[in-house]
Order: sequence, then C-alpha cells, then structure tokens
Amino acid sequence: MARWALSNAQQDEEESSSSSEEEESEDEEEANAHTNAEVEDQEAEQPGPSGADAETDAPAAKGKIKMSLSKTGQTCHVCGKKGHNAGFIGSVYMDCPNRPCFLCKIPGHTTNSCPYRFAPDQAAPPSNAVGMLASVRGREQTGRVEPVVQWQRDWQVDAAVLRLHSRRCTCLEFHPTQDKLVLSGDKKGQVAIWDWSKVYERHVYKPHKALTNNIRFLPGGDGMSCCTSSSDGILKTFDCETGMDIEMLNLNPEGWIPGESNEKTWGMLYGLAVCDSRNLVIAGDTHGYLHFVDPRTSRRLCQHLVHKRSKINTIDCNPADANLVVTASNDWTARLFDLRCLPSSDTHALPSARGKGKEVEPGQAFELMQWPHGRLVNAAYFSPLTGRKLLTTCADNRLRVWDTWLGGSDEPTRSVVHSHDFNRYLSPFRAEWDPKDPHERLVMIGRYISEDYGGLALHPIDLMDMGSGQQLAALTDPNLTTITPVNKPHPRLDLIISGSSRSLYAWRPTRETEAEEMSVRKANGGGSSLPVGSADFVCFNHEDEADVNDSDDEGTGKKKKRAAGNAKTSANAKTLTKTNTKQPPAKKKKK
DNA sequence: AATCTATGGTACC
DNA sequence: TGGTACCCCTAGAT
Repeated sequence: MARWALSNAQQDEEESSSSSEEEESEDEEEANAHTNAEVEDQEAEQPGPSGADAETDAPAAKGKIKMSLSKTGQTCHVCGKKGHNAGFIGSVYMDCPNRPCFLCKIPGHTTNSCPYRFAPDQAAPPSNAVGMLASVRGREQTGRVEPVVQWQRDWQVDAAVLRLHSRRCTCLEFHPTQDKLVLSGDKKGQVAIWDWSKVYERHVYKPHKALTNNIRFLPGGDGMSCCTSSSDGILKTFDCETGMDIEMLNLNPEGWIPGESNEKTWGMLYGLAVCDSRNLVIAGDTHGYLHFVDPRTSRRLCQHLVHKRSKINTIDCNPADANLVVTASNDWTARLFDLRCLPSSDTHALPSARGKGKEVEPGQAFELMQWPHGRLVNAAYFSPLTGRKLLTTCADNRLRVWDTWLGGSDEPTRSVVHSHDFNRYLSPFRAEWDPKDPHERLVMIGRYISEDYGGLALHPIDLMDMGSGQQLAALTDPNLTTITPVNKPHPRLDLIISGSSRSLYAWRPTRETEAEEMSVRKANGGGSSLPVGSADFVCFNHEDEADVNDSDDEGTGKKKKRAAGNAKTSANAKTLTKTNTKQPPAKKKKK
C-alpha cells in the first residue's frame, strides 16, 4: 500500500486524495469523502476566529491541507490571546506556546520541542537503590538495553476492509485457533467477523444496543463461542458462526426509564476477561464492580466492589497464575486481586441502592496491590507468557511496565512518554503485548498526535521495546489517515490488525509478504499469487447494513473476489475491490 | 461547502 | 455537588 503514497507534488487534489480503491466506481465520490474529508476536517474544526478565511497560504501541492493560521489579526483559539495562533500549518501542528506540552504535560515547551518526543524512555532513570533485589531490578532496567529480539520493522497494509462497521471500531479479538479470523466490535453494538486472508469475507451481527466494549473467546465448545460486553450493560455469550447469543448478565433489567434513569443508576460493562482454567467470566462495570459469571449456566456467581464509583476499563487474568486478576480503572489506579480471597457474599458500597450485601471498602478483602497512576488507566495487561510484567496505558501519556515480582508499587520498571491521550469520539488507546515475543518486551499502541510524513499528517502505530524504551517501528500508510486506537498483534503470525474509524487494516512485514502470500493463497485454494507489496481492499458501504447478515459465503478464493469487484451491481450490496495495484492508479479528473 | 451535533467523557473549578 | 473547558477526533445531518 505504501506504493500508493503521494509520489508527485503536482498531483491535483483528487490524485492526492488517497482513495485509490474506487477508480472505476460510480461510488467514487462518496468513497473520496472517506479519506479526503478526514484530513480536511481536522482543519475545518479549528475554531479560530479567522478559521474560514485563513487557508490561503497552503501551497497548491498540499491542496487538501488547509491553513489554520492567518497572517493578520492572529488570535489563538487555544488560549484566546493575540499575536500567535495554534493549529496545522500544512501537516505540522503548531502548539499554543502558553500551554503545557501536549505530549509530556510539562509546561515550558511545546510538543514540537518536547525532549521526550524522540527519546521517550528518559522518564525512568535507573534506580539508585541497593541490595540484591534492587540490583536485579537495575539489571532489568538497564542491563539489557540492546534489542534482544529481532523484530520486523518494515510493515505494510496487506489487506483492508473499509467501512466494515457503521461506527468506529472499539475492540478486536483473534479467533483462538483459526488464524485468518478476526472479530471486531463497534460503537453501535455490532460484532463483525472478518477473514483477512480473503479480504471480502465478513459477517456483521448486532448483539448489542450500545457500544461493544470487549470480545473474548470462551474455552471449549466448537471454538466459535465468545462473549461480549457492552455499554448497554449486557454480557452475552455469542456464537460468531451463527450470530446466536444468550444473555448472561444485564445490569439494567428495567431498561431506560425516562426521568428516572441516569448515569448513576445505569450500568455499563467495560472490562471483560475469561479465566479459562476456572471457566469464569469476569466483567467490570462503570460503578467499579466486578461481576463473576459462570458461562456454562449463564448465571452471575457474585459481584464485588473494587473501584469505588469509578469505571473499570480493563480486566486481565494472569496467564501463569489463574488466581490473579488485574483491573485498570478511572480512579487512577490499576489493582491486583487474588481470587482465592473472594468474599463469600457480595460486597457493595451502597447497600440501599444495590440490594443486600456487605458494605466494604473497595476490594479490601481480596486486593493484593495498587499501582497508582497520574491519570485514569486505560488498560492494564499481564505479560502474555509469564504474567510477570504488567503493562499499563495511562491517560497521562505514559506507558508503564511494572514488575509484579520484584517491583513495589512505588515506581514502574519502565516508563515511556507516548502520545495516547484519551479523547472523546475515539476508542481508548490500549497498549498490547506482542504474545510472540519470548522476552515480553514488545508492545504496540496507536499514536494520537500526528507526524509529518512527506506532507501528510499521519498517526502511526508504534511498536515499542519496553525493555529499552526504544521505538522499534512506526506503522504508517498514506491511505490510513485516521487515528488508529485499536491494534492487536496476532498470537502466532507476523500480523497486526488495526481498527481505525470504521475500517480494519491487516499489516504484514514487507519482506515476508511475498512468501506468506503464496502460502496463504495456496492454503485458500486460490490461484495466482499477488505481486510483492500489493494490497487487497474491500469497501463496504454503510447501506449494506440492512442485508449485512446475509451470507456472502459463496465466494472463495481470488477469482470470486475479482468477480465481485467487477460485477459491482450484482455483488452483495456494493462491494468494491482493488487488487494488484503497484502504483497510484489513474484517476478520473473531477474538474 | 460549512456548520452542527450525537456521542455518553474526564478533570477541574 | 454542578458547570464547563478540553488544546491535533469522527461521521452523519442540516
């Protein structure tokens, strides 16, 4: 896909737009809007007083980048003072100098001159403590700075399904055994299952009325059974083959009562974890409760307050010790719990409001540890192999790794400044371990602030070595201009699936693309292999929603996909495909 | 084309 | 405890 980059500054506006996948389509206009609008919207929404008429300085070659600054009568829309302005100049954002750094939050400099911008690891100096444990810890921090793991650094989008969802993607989950299947949830309560190797093959279900927050697969069964948690307060088992679902837990059985229901009484489920060995599903809600559910009986076993009046963002079971569960919460902490010490009866903070139960301080009975943070904690995950390390994503723009064996809760083993401020209208950023890394150092996370890539403001996906604090790679594609908060490394393959806006993208290493492409095509029973570096695209329009549950499983293999692309009108809804494109395709001139 | 707003959000005053 | 600002967002509606 990188070969579709803006190669020529003389390209006109249409060519500069990254809508390469619809050159021969009557839907070009709409599809153009997908990519074009996103860049322009960033400018259009700079609400400066001079905003509308201040775009005359943009060079024609960057036609779609508008200027937010005017030369005369500058008034900063951030601080309101005159004499300067803030906003994009081309693809580079200029900060308001009167505000603290957007990246590290420290006053005195702007994001562009932030010392952490290109040295993100300097936030955690080596420990000066003495003693054996401290020495071991110091070695962990500083003694292995060279990258141990050979990791793919060159990635490209290998396949993408555009507009799969009707709203932004909120979560991703790989099928536990079928390498080619990935599930995604969206803000409207949909769950999509996508075969990234066949690109066009997907099903979309809608088990929820509100945001699907998490999808996790359940052990046993036929391998297609998963569970989903949603902001509608409902936890379901969900069969991703048939779309059948069974309600396991409903926090709002009365439904929304106008005039009576409010955000204090309405419960939403945000965290979700499955403890395989215990056959236990744990869901967290917006009030700070953990709900323990037996998926076999679909009954709640108990509920316990662990974060008082604070949303639980993620729950994770320790892969090595099934008794340990970690939660990340809006109360600025991540907490560790021991399931062996679960109270025998439900615990509540407000007995009158929540039914009978014993009122306790949050989690006091079975809490082992707290890790304090500078802001709310978006995610806390155990390292996937040993469970020894804990990775937290915090809204103070820091990624932290805590050693759960040697470290106390006072300071992390590693702290890295990284831009992932939670923002409204975005899915929360959650740093993910790469489960393939035996050293448990590699993590990936999308980036909030943009970087200038040849005139394009792109938001890369960062691959970080948390052992050294160094950035290993930054994944970008000129066609992917939206922020990518949801990223998931494949547990077995060199593959990353990203959810950005309504679309999913499959990244694969550039150098391995050819070989793997062959094997995948063969495995699919498909015919010819693709040239190196080619990407497959499918664009589903929003109107597909009505018949989106209809099966399109008649198509297998490459030939069928091409047929679907060529016979657009007969394809299930409007399916556009584009394959084998090595350079920017010829564009229709609009003007 | 430009503007509005649904969404369902936090932190600070 | 209400009210509102927030600093680089998104997509659909008007």
